[in-house]
Amino acid sequence: MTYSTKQQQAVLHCLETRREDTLTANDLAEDLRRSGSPVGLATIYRQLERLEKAGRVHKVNTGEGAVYQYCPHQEEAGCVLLRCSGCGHITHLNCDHLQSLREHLAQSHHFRIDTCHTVLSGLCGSCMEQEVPHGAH
Amino acid sequence: MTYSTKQQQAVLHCLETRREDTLTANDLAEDLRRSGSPVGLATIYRQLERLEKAGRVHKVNTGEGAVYQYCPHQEEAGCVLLRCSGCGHITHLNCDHLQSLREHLAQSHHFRIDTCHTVLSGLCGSCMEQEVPHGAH
DNA sequence: TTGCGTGCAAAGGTTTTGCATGGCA
DNA sequence: TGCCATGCAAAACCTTTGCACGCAA
Repeated sequence: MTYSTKQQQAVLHCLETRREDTLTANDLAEDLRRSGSPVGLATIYRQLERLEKAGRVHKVNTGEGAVYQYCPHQEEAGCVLLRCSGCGHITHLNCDHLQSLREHLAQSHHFRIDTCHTVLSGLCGSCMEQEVPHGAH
Repeated sequence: MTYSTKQQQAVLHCLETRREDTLTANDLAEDLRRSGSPVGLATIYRQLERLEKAGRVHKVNTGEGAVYQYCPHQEEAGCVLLRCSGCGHITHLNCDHLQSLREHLAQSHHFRIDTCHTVLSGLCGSCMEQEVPHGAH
């Protein structure tokens, strides 16, 4: 895949730069607008679809739309997201715990597994501290 | 939680009866309509939210909206979905492969994990057979 | 010139919300 | 009677699609 257009390069660059974050399509649109090279939302979605197919980004469905993240290693076993339901922050983890699960399931269910996404929802440390005491809910 | 209304009972009963399946809110609406006790979609969503909070059903986000499934065991370690991108069929697996992952992450990230959902996308056996040969895409 | 990527706007689908109604305590 | 769940319709939201335009080969 060659990135011939400015928009293609801009989207990929933004994902690369913020590789520690999980971004929504809207996040990308805002980032790009702020950086002076605005890209239409439709184009962003089209590029993300393309990049995902090429194995360059991960796409994970959360309750409020999908989040995307740069994926430097195509051979990654599985993508794990730690999502705090308090502050909404999402931490992406590179994790090989799922490799055995994948292999096991592929065999026992005669299934070709293309993507493997785990979303863990809960409360992060700081949100736990701020949580209202029991009984006050 | 008491299920005082007919609609509440109907939704839960439908989920219990089809506990092997993963159902969308629309699936539930159709089932209930067919069975002679139609329930409005808004009510179904409201009940599902309630049931999920009570730990009676699992909610998992796929690319095309959420799917729900009856959850008899609240202590379940993790919910694993095997989704065929060919025919759209979803298989739900009860799986304890993820218990160690949960414990590991909870500790290392100081995180209280409430739900754990894994979605594996790929191609099931029959769809693999029907797949067009390479190059014909 | 031709083809492909782009942007805008509209459509599509899912989920949520407002508000009047109705049933149960 | 009063409260809460319901249903309908509208809104909100994310994502996809149609179509005309523009850039690059």
